[in-house]
Parts: sequence; structure tokens; C-alpha cells
Amino acid sequence: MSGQRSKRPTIKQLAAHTGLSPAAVSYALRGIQVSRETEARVRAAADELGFRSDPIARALRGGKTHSVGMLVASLADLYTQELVAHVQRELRAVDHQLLIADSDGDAASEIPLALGLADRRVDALIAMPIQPFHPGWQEVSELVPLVAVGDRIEAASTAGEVVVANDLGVQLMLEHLASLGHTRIAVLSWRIGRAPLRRAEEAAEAQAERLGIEVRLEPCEYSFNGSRPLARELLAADNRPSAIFALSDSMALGAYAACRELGLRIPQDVSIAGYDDHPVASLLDPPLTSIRWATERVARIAAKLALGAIEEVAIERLTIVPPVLVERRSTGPAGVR
Amino acid sequence: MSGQRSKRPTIKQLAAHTGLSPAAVSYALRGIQVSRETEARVRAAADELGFRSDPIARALRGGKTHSVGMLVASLADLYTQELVAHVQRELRAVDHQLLIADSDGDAASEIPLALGLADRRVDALIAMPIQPFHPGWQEVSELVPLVAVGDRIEAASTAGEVVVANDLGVQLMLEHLASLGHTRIAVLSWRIGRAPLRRAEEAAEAQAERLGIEVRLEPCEYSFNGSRPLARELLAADNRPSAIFALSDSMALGAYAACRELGLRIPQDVSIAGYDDHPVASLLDPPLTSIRWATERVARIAAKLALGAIEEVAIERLTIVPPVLVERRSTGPAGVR
DNA sequence: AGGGGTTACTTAATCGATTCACCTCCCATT
DNA sequence: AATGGGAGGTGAATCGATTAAGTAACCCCT
Repeated sequence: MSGQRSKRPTIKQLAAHTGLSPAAVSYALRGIQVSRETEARVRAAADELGFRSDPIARALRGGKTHSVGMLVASLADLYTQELVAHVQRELRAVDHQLLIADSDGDAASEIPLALGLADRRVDALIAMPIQPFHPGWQEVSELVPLVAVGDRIEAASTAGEVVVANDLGVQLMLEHLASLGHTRIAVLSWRIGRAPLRRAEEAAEAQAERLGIEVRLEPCEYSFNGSRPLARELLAADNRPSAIFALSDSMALGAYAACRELGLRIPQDVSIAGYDDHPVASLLDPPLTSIRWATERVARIAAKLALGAIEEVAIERLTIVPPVLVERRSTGPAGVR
Repeated sequence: MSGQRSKRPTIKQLAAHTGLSPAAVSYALRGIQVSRETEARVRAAADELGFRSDPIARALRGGKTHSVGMLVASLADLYTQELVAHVQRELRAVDHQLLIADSDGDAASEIPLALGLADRRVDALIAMPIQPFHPGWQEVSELVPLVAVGDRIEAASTAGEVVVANDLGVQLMLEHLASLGHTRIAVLSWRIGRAPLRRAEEAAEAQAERLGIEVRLEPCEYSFNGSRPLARELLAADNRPSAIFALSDSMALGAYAACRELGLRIPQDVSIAGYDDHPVASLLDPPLTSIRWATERVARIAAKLALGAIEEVAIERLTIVPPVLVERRSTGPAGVR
């Protein structure tokens, strides 16, 4: 309408405006190799024209993009959401952008998504691997500093790892349930065998054998709506389990809903246990027994590792987080059948 | 070690490999203006070398980046997390990347963050505005198709709007509480006056006057941990409110925790009401009375609007979502003081 | 005064893909 | 046989910023 000056000013326009060369402007904006006077002039012009350096152009040339990628396995899950929120908070403090990719549990899409983030020139990549042993991680880690969360990643070198000892978490919970007399336990997992939960599944099977109890792995969708029908089906069956151990609080919520629908009391009729100890766990009816692994701290460490790799600051590379059992009232003695 | 071919192949290398010019390769990859034979040859070479087109270079030249930005007001809040998760799901289906920026309730950072996303050449931007009337939105909307969620945005043209009639939601809840005899209600809001909740706050004040009840707006942090100490303080005071209406379920959760700490029963001693009707609301102890506005549907519409703007497909531009009251057991008759 | 060393720039190449403007065949038409 | 036109390419400019290499001016020293 009244003029098409709406386009963002470029470094070239700044140059024209100040009578300098584009190169001089570039230097001036970063305060290198220029006189105080020139620097001031350029800065003034930049403010006046509302100049913002183009991150895309800078990225193409090979500079930093001030962005960090995050690859998660299911944004539908509460703990993932927490993780993302806390990572974002750390990044925001240092003015970095967050790029999210969600494999939604699809193992085959994991490496392509990671490469896609690398292509976008994220300065670092935080990944919760579904397939930690996939050879593709090698290539990814050569393209971008890689931080592994949850599980370790099989690559020549990663920028850091925050490992949660989920085998221990599973052990703690199964011991707890076994000590309450439960001998037939359904474990809600997630697309058996190719999930981030695989290690947990293996631990569950090992513990079942050790404790002499029956444990059945049930493939499930993350999220309330995913686990509700499954839990309902399990609980409506003749040989229903006396306890359900959901490998995430989100799935435990679905089990709660199923119990409510079926009129089953927790824990008198069936015990329910979760994993992650999300803040809502303690507010449920009844409060949920769960496994806590300090989501917020894990997120913060992951973010620090990513930023450390970007700034090339040395940080402790490997953190192992031991989960703990938080016993509440959703688990109780096994009924008399 | 064994060779440094690790770098990604570029279009130029494809050209060398096929004996064509870079331009021809570029055309071939998109199947324009080339013979079938050439196209096949180029594709074969691309597969062989593992070629992936560089989104950064494409972006610089002015093409699509296959990414969508999302500006939220608090990633710490459950409903925002839901919204993000559902938007992400829609984007993933069409192979688009999600870039997230979180203003964390800081009004001053909102426009700069939006411009930052635009600078990264997102193909569209979905924003839940804190300050819908800020003149900066005009500039943003000139740079990138803009989809407003929650509130309308004051700009010459937006790509679409999904408006939630929060004034109605507030009215419904206050009427509900008033009908139960509550005359002194604390409303947990969020950084009073500059939040995405401003419209809701205005509605609360208007309704208070209309219904002849006392409503006090309390500035609060989103999230459990933010609202818990505030709720605790309010409930421990002499003239404690008979009901707390939290303008998000997350804050209501904090109030639940505070009640538990103080030994107050819900709803006998105090009624608690939430907003958003997050899936956990119905599973709490007691189930939470809340306002439902179909988060998932809103997210899906927002994503469709963004994608529609990118594909230049015409879609219904404005959707107004009327929230509804979901009455559960966390609200009851006001006590006798 | 001439040479060495700074300082403060400028010029041009570069990152990778796209696209405008040409250019060359080759076939069909009159 | 000459002309027109389309198919299938090529070359070079472009997007915006960075940076290696080069240059002009100036200071200092002997």
C-alpha cells in the first residue's frame, strides 16, 4: 500500500546506509577489526533499520544456528512433555531455539528424523533413542554433537549421556509388588521389542524369573486413551492380573480410568503402579505408586551437555540416574483371588 | 580414519557423478524439464550417494523449509503440552518440522520470539498470543502466515484463527460456583494483566459484578509448583475463600496439593475448579470440575490452518470454540463459614 | 626518507540449491 | 529447403552473511 519497505533489511542495506562495505558491517556487528567510531555508526544504523542477522544465511555459511534439536519417542506422554518443557526452559535462558521431532515410537523413522534435524544445522541434538544400537547413530554423531537421554547410544563419540537405570527401576517395582503377594502381573509396555522400553522389558523378564512370578508384557500405546481399552480388556478377563505395572504414568492413568469404568477398587481389587512419578501421580485417587527418576534434573543435565558441546566447554560426560521407588496407596496386598 | 567421505553429498557432487550440470540435477530431482532417462539416472545416483537436499540452502533461496513455528505462553502448562503434542502429530503426518518458542509469560519477549521464528523461515507460525493487540503482529504477519490460537490477533490479515470463548467459560464456572452459594472466590490467574488470560480476567470481574459475588484475582505461576504455595497461603488465611477457581488445570493441581498439605477436604472445606479439562482431571481425587474446550480439536484445526496457508488451500478462516462446563465432584455447596 | 608493522577497511569467494536467460539439437510444417 | 518450435540442457546470478586475501593509510623507528 503505502510503501514496500516491509522487507527485512540486510547487511547490504546497512552497508549502503553507512557507506561501508558489507564485510565491514559484518565485522562491525561483531566488534572485530573496526574502529570504535565505525562500530557505533553501524550499530546505530542497525537499530534504526531494525536489522536482525539472518540465521539461515549464517547457517549456510557454517556458523552457529543457536538451535538445538530434540528427538523424542512420544510427545503424547507426560514425562516426555515434562522433559521437553524443562529443556526448552534451559535453552530459552541462553536464547536458543528448540526443534522437535517425534518418532512416535516408529523405530524406522528415528534415524531419518535425526538426520533431518542435523540437516537443519541444529548446533546439538538431544535424543531419547528407540534403537540405541542402530548404526545410523554413527553418522548422526559425526554431523552434530549428540546427547543421549535415557539410554546410551552406540556411536564412536557422543557429546554426553544421561542414562536412567531403568532396569533398576523395574526391579524395584517388581520386588515391591512381589512382596505384596502379587504373582500375576501385567506390564504395560509400548510396542514390544522396539521401544525405548526394551531394556525395561528385558529387566522385567529377568526379574520375573528371579522372583518366581508371572509377568506378561502387553504392547500398548502411550497416553491415556491408548492404555485405557487395553487395561479394560485385561481387567475384564477371567484370569485377570492382580496388579498392573505401567511403564509410564500416562499409561497408568489409562488403567485408572479403566478401573473406574469397571467399578474395580484400587488397590483392593487390583494394584496399579506407574513409572516416572509425574507431578500428578501424588494427586490421583488413590495416589499412584511410581518410580521417580528426577525428570527435571535429567532434562537440565541434557540441556547443559548440549550447550556445553556447543560452547566446547568440558562437562562430566556420563551421568547415571538411579531411580527410586515412591510407594503410595495404589498398590496393596494381592487379593485372595 | 579410513577416508573422509563422511560429508553429505551436495547437488554439485551429484552433477559430477552423473556428468550433468548442477542445474540439471536440481530440475531432475523435482522432475521438471528433463528426460525420463536423465531423471532416473539422477535419482539412482542420489540414492546411491545418500543425497538429502539441504533445507538451509533451499530456505535461503526462498523456498519452503517444511517447518512450522509455534509460539506458546507456557510450555510448563499441561494444556499447552497437549496442544503442542497434537500439533506435532499433524505436522509429522506431512513431514514438517516443529520449532517451538516459549515466552514463559513474558509479554515483552513475545514479538521478538515470533520474529525469530520468522527469521528461521518457518513456512507458517501458530501463536497463542499474550498480547493480541501488539502492533508487532502486523510485521510478523507480513513475514509469515500467522495462525492465532486462543485469542484473536490484531493484524491486517492472518492465515486463520481458532478462538476459544474464554469469557463464556469463565462465566459458566462462576455461575456454577455462585449457584452453589460461593460468594468469596479466589481466581488463580497468571501474572495479572499481561497474560493470555487477560480476557478471562476481565470476564471474571464482569461476572463478579453481575452475580454480586466477591472475586479476587491472584497472580500465579503456571504449573503445580507455582500455584501450590499461593493456594496454601490463600487457604491458610483467616478470611479464606470458599472456592478456588484456577484458570488452568495445572494450577488446580497445585491447589489440590495445598489442600492435602493443610488437611482440607475437597469440596467439603473448599471447592476447587479448573480450566481446560485435561485428561487427568477426571482421575483426580476428587474428580475435578473444569471447563472443556476440546484441546485436541483446537490443535488440529490450528495445524490444518497452518498447512492450508502453506499449500495455499482455502479453509474456513475463523473457528470459535465454545467451552462447556464439566461438573465433577471437586465443587460443592459453600460451607457455613 | 624508507622499511616494518598496525589499523581499518574492501574485494571476492564461499556455503547449496534454485531459476532466469540462453543455447542446441531435432523434428514437423509449408 | 528454410523456418518455427519444443525438448533438454548449460551458465551464471541469486539468496545473506562470513572470511581469506589484499590494499591503502598511518605510525614509529632508525
